[in-house]
Amino acid sequence: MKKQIQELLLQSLATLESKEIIPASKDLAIKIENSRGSEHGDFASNVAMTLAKKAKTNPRQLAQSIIDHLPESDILDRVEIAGPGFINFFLDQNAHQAIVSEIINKGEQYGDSNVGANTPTLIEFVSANPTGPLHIGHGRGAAYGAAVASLLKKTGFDVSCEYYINDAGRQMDILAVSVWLRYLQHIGAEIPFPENAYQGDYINDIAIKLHKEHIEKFVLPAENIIPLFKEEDPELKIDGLIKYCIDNLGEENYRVVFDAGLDSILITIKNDLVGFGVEFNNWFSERSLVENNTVNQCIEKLVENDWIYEKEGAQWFRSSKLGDEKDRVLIRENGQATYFASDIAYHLNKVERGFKKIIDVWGADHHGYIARVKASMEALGLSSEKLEILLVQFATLYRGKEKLQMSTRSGEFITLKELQDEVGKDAARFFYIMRKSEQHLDFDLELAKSESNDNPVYYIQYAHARICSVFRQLTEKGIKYLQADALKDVSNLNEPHEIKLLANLARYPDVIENAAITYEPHQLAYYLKDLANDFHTYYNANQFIVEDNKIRNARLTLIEATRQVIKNGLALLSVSAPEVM
RNA sequence: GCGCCUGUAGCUCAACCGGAUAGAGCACCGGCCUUCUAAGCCGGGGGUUAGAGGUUCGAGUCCUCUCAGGCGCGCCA
Repeated sequence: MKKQIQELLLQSLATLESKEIIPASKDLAIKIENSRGSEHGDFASNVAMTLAKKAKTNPRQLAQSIIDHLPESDILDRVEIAGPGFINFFLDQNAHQAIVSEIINKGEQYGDSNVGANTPTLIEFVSANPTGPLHIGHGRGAAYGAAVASLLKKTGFDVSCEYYINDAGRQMDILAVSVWLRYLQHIGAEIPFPENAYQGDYINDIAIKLHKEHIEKFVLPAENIIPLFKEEDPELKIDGLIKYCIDNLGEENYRVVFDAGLDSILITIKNDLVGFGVEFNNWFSERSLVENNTVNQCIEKLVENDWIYEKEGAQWFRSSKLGDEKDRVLIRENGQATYFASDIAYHLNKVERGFKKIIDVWGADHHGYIARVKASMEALGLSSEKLEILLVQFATLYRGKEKLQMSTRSGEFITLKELQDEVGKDAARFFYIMRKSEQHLDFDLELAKSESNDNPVYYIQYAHARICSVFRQLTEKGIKYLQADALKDVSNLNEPHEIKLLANLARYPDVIENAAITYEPHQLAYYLKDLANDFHTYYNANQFIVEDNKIRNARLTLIEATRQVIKNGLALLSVSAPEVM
C-alpha cells in the first residue's frame, strides 16, 4: 500500500520536474510514513518540506502543486495539506478492506518480500565456548540471532545460520585439565583443584563418564602432580598442569580426555538450543581451520603483503594501519597462534564460501574486537563492508527485585535450560527480543512466569486463542461460515475499530521489512502487542457472531485475518500460537 | 587516561535513515462480565527526553562539551 502511494507521488513529482516547477534530481528519497493519528490520514509525506528550498517556494504551496498533479487513483479517498506542509493521504474504504482477502489468500506467506534478492547471507551467532552449558547471557544472543535470521529469510535473503565452535586454544585446554583432575579425584587421588579451572558439576559428570568408558587409562601418579600446585601464579599453575598432562598422557590420550569434555558439552549445547527453538545449518570447528592449515596460509598471505612483523619473539599484525587502536599478536612467543589468527582465517573462509552478507552476533564485551577483524579483512583485500557485526548487550536476571549474579568459571550461573524449564520457551524467547539489542536487558523471572495481565506474551497469545474460540462457538451454534463467500462481504467493515484493525494489518509487511533490514526484531514484538490490543478492543466493543449474515461474515473474515497475522508474527519469533488458553 | 554503548513518566521500555500534541505496559485512582474466554476493555492523573550550547523550516533523534552508568583497552577467548 505504501509502495502504491509512493508511486503516485513519484509520478506527480516527475510531472512537476517536466514542467520545471521543481528542479530535476536523480535520486529523490521519498519518505512516506504511517501517520500516527487518524486525523493525519493513513500515510503522510514530507517531500514538500524537503523540496521547498530547491523549488524556491514555500512548502504548503509546493504541497498543493504536488497534490494537483497526483494521478487519479481509486485507492485514495482524499489528500490534504496539513501543518507546515505535510501531505496526508486518506485511503478509500475499499483499499482498507482489500487487505483481508490478501491476508487470507497469502496465509503464511503474508508479509514475505524479496528485498533480500536471494543474497547469500551467513549469520553466525551464539558461538559460546564449549566449556560449559549455555547460560542466560547466551540465551539473548540465541534468541536475537535466530529472530534476525528468520526475518531475513522472510524478506528474501538466502540465509545460513552458523555456530563457530571454539574448540582450539587455551580455554579448551583448561577444560581438558579440569576434566582430568576431576577424573583423578573421582578415582580417589588426593589432588587439589585449581580455583581458575572449571568448577561446575558438569565437569564431574564428564569425568565419571570418562572413567566408565576408559577405566584407569589416564591415571598418573599423584605424587608427580601435586608439586605442580606449588606454583603461586594461578595462570602459570594451570599452564604447568596442561603441559604435564599433554607430555605424560601423550598427545593421543590427551585428545581423548579433551574430546570427552568437548563432545559432551557440545551435545548439551545442541540439545539446549534445539529445545529453545534455535537450529543451525552448520557447526563450524575452529580446530579444522588450524588442522587443515587455513590459518597458516592466511598468515603467509599477510606476510607476503607486509602486514606482519616480528617483535619480542611474537608475530604482529599491523592492524593499527587499518583503523585499529594498536597492532595485534597473531603468533605468540611460544609459537601458538592466537584466537584472532583463527578468526582471520574464519572470516576469509566465510567470504570464500560465497557469502555476500556476513553477520556476526557478538556479546557487547567483544566490541573492542570489531576494528581488528575488519582490519584483517581489508588487509586480505576483502571488503569489510560485507561484514556486519551486531552487538548484544548483557542480560541481567532478576527474580522480582533480587538481582542474580553469575560467572561461568565459578560454576554459579543459571543455565538457559533452567530458564526455559522455569518460564517456558515462549516467554523466554519473547522477553529476550522485546528490548532493542543494544539496550541492557533486565530479565525478570517473576514477570516472565506470571500468567497474568502484566505478561506481554500471554497478551498476544490470548488474542490468538480468543479468535480460535470464536470459531469454536460458531461451530457449536451450528452457524455456517464459508470463507470464499464471506470475503465478498468485507465492504461491511466500517466501524472505527474495524478500520483501525484493517490499517494495522496492512502495516505488517512494512514492519517485517523494516525489522529485517535494521536487524531489530523488537519492532515485531511491539507491533504484535499493538495488533493484539486492537483486537482486544474490537472484541470488547463489537459482537462478532451477530444475526446479520453479511456483517457476521465480514467480521469473521477480519478476525480470521488477524489470527493469521498474529500467528505469522509469533512464528518468526518461535513463539507458539495456542488455540486454547 | 583512551575507545564503544546507554541515559525518555515512580518502575521497565517504544518513538519507523530529523517531522505534527513524545507513546505503551506495570504501579496508582475510577468504571465495564444475564452477550463470542475479565489472561480482556474504557476513562483519569503522571514529562524541562541527564544538563549546557550548536546545526535548520523543525531535534528525544545530528554535532560539541559536561555529568552519570555499563563494557572494553592480554602474547585469554
